[in-house]
This record gives sequence, structure tokens and C-alpha cells, in this order.
Amino acid sequence: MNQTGRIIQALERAGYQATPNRRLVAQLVAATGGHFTAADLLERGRLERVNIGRATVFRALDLLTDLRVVERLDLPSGSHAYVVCDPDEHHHHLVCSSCGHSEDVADGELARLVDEIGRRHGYQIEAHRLELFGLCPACATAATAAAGGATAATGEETVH
Amino acid sequence: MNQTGRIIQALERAGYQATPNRRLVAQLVAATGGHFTAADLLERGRLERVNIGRATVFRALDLLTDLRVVERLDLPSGSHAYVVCDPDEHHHHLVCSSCGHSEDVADGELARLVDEIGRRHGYQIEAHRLELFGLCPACATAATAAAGGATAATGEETVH
DNA sequence: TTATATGCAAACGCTTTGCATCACG
DNA sequence: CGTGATGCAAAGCGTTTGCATATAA
Repeated sequence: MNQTGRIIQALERAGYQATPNRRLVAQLVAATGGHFTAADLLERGRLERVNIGRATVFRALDLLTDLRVVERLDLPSGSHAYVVCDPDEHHHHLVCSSCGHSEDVADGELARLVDEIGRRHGYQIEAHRLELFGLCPACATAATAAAGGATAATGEETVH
Repeated sequence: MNQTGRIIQALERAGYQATPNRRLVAQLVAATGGHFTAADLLERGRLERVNIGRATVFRALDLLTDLRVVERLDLPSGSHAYVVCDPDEHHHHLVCSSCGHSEDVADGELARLVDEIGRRHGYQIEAHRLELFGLCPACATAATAAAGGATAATGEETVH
């Protein structure tokens, strides 16, 4: 099943109606390779000439956040963005600081490290969050090429 | 030297004036064991009957953030708060979800883990951030006592 | 027919900005 | 004097809410 389908399914499984508006949000969200804001969705909806209210988008995103289908991210700039992600396992995010592309990273060894830190400080850890920012393979290549200067097309940006 | 002094010194070293207002902010910030918001400082200033403008507080916090004397934290709730911290080395934050107390955590092994994740995903990592939330020793003890029920005074909160 | 979902616009909280004034170097 | 700092109030931005309407179970 595609991602849009998975999101809609998550809604239904949780007992919410898969209304046309929510399907639209699912679709817009799924079409995103990276992070996005509520305003982005609104804007894209507007471009496609679909009528959807600001509040509806926010409410849909809240829902999807509860269902862990999307997660709210804090960018280094301090602003917020959403990313689609895997609802089924604890993970963290790797975010491209150039194109915004995001992918899930398994918790892996981090759990052990977190435990250790908790023990060392006498804290009873309840939650932890790791966020990684950097250039994704495509953007890193583009950046190198641009720096090398020889082959790079100018002004191009790598966008997922 | 005390923390207020250290903050003021950091301002001066960076070529900023240590004005009365900025000293006040330094003092308010240093008096905080945990995280705080601009509004908190404003409120405490008001209680002490000192006249300081909203904008001034925000501007001072911006400055201190640049100097890495404070850091802006994203709480699980999605809201922002500041914490005082060590400007001199890369670290992360351990925050008590009950009393808000915060302490620095050395990066330690995390650097290695971050490298590895970057390599595995082909990302050129530029920055990473780890945030840990849980009960500090005092609050954990209080919580346990309250749960046990026998000895705990009711309604008390542990505040640093 | 009852619960849910939606749109709109107003309210909100937090933060920034414009601008005149003030203090320091 | 000139640059930097401040206060105030207004503007800005992202998000939430109240409420009447519309839609689905």
C-alpha cells in the first residue's frame, strides 16, 4: 500500500472518519519527502484549488500526530515542522538541512547510552529525543560539485 | 565566581555593555535552577519592582544565546524554554519533567554513535541534539514516597 | 437524529520590530 | 557627539478556539 493509504488506514483504525478533507491532508503529507509546516499544506491545497480551512489542517495534523503517523520536529532555527514517520517503532530523525528531506533512524545503541546517562545522574528517564541535521547524500554531492566548480550546474538545488 | 558573575563576564568579553538591565537578566537567569521562559523573567522582575521592558529581556536572552550561556530548549509540550549552561563544551540537556531542573550532559559516546549513523545513511552530519526528560533524583524520591503513601506530605512539590 | 467534522474569523501566546529616547564611551 | 541600549506599543507569525453550519453514522 502507498503512504497515503497507510495514513488513511491509520485514521480509520483509530475510529476517525476518513473524510475528503482528511484524505486530502493525507495525500499532501505523503507527497512530502521532507518536513513541512501546516502553512505548506495549506498553500499546496490552495494551488490545487481545493477548499480547506486552516483549522481543519491543524486539526488533521494533530490527529496524525496522536497516531504517530507524523511527528513534530524542532528545527535548529527554532521553528516547528512536521515529518511523516513510522508509527510502529521508537525512532529518531535525520533531517537534511538543505532540502529538508527526512528519514527515520532506529534508536539502536542510543537506548543503552540513555540508560547509562540516567543512572549516572540519578534521573529516572521518561523520554529522550535525538535529532540529527546535515546534508543528505544528494545535497552533499551537489555541494561538493558546486565547490569543485567544474561540472556543477549553477543555481540548482537538489529537492526530493 | 558565581554564575551571575560568569554571565556578566561573558557579556563583557564579547564586547557588550554590562548595563544594569543586562545584569538584572543575568541575575534572574542565574537564580533559576531549571528552565525558564522570557515571561518568567519578566514576571520575576515585576515582582521585584524593577522596571524592564519585554523587548529588553528578549534581546538580552538572544545575546546570551549567542554567547552560549543559555540555550533554547524544546520541551516535549512543544513550547520553548531557556536553560543556563556551559558555553565551553558541546553537551546536551537532562531536564526534570516535574520541577524543570536541568543539567548538562557530556556528549561522550554519542559523537561516535552520531558518526556511525551519518555514515550508514550517507549523511554529512552537521549538528545533533539529544534531549532527555525524566524525574530528577529529588522528584523521583518524592514520587516514590507519594506512591508508597505512608510518609509523604501531600500536595508538596519538589522545586529546586 | 445524534455525534463528528468543517469553515470562518476572532482570539491567543509568544516574539520581533519601529521608533523615539536615553546612556555610555 | 555617535554608537549602543531601552521602553513602549504595534505588528507579526503560527496556532487555537467559539460557534454556526454541514456531513456522516
